[in-house]
Amino acid sequence: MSQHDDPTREAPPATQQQPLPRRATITDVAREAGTGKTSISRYLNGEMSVLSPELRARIEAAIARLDYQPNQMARGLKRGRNRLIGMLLADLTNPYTVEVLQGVEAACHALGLMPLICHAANEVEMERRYLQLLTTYRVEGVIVNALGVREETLRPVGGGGIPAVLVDRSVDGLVADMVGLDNRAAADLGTRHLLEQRFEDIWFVVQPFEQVSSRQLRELAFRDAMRAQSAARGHTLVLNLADAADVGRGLAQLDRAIDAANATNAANTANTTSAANAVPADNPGNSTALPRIALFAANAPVALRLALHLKARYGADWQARVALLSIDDPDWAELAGITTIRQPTYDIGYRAVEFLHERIEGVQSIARDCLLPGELIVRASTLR
Amino acid sequence: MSQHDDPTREAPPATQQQPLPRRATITDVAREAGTGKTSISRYLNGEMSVLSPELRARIEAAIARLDYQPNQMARGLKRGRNRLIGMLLADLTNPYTVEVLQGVEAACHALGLMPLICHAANEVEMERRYLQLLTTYRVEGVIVNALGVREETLRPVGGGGIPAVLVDRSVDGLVADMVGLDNRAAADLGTRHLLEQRFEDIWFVVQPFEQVSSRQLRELAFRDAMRAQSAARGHTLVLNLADAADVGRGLAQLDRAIDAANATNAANTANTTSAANAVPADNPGNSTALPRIALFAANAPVALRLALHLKARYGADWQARVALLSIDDPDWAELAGITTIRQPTYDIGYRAVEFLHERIEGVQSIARDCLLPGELIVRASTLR
DNA sequence: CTGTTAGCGCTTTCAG
DNA sequence: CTGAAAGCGCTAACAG
Repeated sequence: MSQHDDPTREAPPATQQQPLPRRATITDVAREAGTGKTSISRYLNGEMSVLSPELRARIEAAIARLDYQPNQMARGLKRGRNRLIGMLLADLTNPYTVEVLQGVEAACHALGLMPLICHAANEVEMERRYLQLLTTYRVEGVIVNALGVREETLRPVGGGGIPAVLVDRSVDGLVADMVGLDNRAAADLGTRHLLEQRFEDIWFVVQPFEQVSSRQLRELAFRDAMRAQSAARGHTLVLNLADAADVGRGLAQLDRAIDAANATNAANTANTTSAANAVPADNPGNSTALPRIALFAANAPVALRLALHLKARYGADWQARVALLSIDDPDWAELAGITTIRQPTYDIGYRAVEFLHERIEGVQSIARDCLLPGELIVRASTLR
Repeated sequence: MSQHDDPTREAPPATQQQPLPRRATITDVAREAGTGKTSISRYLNGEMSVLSPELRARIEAAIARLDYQPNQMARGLKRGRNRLIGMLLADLTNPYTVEVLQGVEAACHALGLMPLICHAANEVEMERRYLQLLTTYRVEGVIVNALGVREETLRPVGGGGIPAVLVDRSVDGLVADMVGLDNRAAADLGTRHLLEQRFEDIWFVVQPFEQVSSRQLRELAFRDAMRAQSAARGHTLVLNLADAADVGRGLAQLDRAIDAANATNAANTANTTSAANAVPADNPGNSTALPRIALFAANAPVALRLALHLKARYGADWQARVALLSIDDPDWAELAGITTIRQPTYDIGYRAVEFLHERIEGVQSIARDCLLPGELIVRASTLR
């Protein structure tokens, strides 16, 4: 808990070459300008109307001469507000996260906030620790892309504690604003597209979703959309990307389904005996050997894992065997030619900050949800 | 410059439902424990040896009861050290950056530092502003993945100002520690590989590099490696990814080269008239129609741009026309099957923090360079 | 319009 | 071993 005492509390004064130009303080400026600290402070805070042009000029000069920059820490200490907000990220490795971050940064910039970015790297323990750290720095609010947090962890935040807004997913038992994708609509959109393309076997592949509301919603919407008709079969496969063995099992299951689908496919189309060497077919304007089985990845990390496996198993031409559709639109999607549902990531981030800002400014209202629509981007992969 | 005065300085006291549980201060704890602030402070700083077990217990209890957490801002103000370091990132969109960040975070965590992450998003102006902001928060040091900064911008940093360490690239005229890829070795490694594979035409494609030392070094090493032999022709193509027109011109030039190479290739191999419909060829154990021209991308963003274009122009089978090798190993490289030179990104980040930490602790030495080796990962793309 | 005076929450002499 | 007191750099009454 308590910090270890560090041996080098001060740099060895003997070796101290450069006089270490101690930053000028408000007192220095006051002296330099021949006035009191108050006036400097007023200048700093833009209370120009209350300063004589003459004094103001002197202050300006003194500040420039000393290259003075107010110490935010000190300001924050006094004011009780430091313009810092925390941004807790579950996984920066996910392009989604980075994109959201861009929106967050833009909004912070516009609102004069400074985001403290914390990356939990998929470790619940990290998440807890960072949250603690953030409160220690007295951030005025937090934006949380929660990992495995249950409500306890976030207790100090939200409700009674500091304002919080959730991104992408909600946390059980925690009441707070939330902004993210309209998951139901997005999953429905994707499923419908697949159905329209007449895929007969559709697998929704998703990471464990007990903890993650967005995944739950997507899976649920998928099942609902499938149930609404009878032309195709729907399945859900849970893939725990952090567990190699589990991934192995899941992929094997998928392989069997794919092989089966292609076997019947081949039978129907006649010829082409086993599952080997179907000519890739640039052949335009037909739909004979095209896959009747489609994979619907709940997000980009899943999609990537699937694509890598399929490529390894079926070679470069894997898309002749299976179609792939994914929520999230990572940069390689275009290259791989897979269909995606792009999230309005930038807006999500921007909106989250706006919500938080309002809360910080004292807005009291019930928790709000902001659900933004996804956009279907059809690529070759799912076209029959 | 000066902040606008915000209307809502305090939340309307009338609506203030919850008593807004003001965080406990050291004074509260002292009172609660029936002792002085000094002892609390001592406890906080781990000076246990100087506290009677009895008092210590009382303090522990009081802290727990009040859920007290020391205010880092206040500590920092007094001590002159706040354990904050700045991390200035040119482009989070580049997977390289995110990977480096992971190393940085790990190291910070290990050293009890808190990184303030700032994302310049490729805007020089942002970079300047963030640097300013960071000094305003009195960070103890900065790690800079510089964008377009020239020395002036970084003046307050490095040399006389706060400690800085550069990542990936150096900045003209700024003396500071630097850690990054061994660019010369990496580019040499890649070029040699291409030469060994008997490519006859090799294009090094790179973003404008006047400002960016790492790009310069890579390009230089490429040319050197090419000059050392005569079997193949080497070219450098500069692609300004931020300028669509420029990209268009560059890609067109590349297209011509590729078509030309494939024309002679076809001629030599006999048959296959124009540049159309060469059968993809899963055909094992031969090397007839394989490309004799290779593209060497200076980094992942360039590689992606190239791959996207090639796919658009030549279809899914573009790799039969051109080989692609890239410095950086983004996650889609495996999927696309392109050869890469992976940077030890995590180590780069980790090392950077270690360097910075030493400087913060007062280590005085000449600026150090830490060049880490890249690793060649050969994939189908460059195999003939 | 301007300066003086108290602190914000914490650390650190310096005396008990 | 323990505590009182003086500030870190800044803001905010409160008087001129």
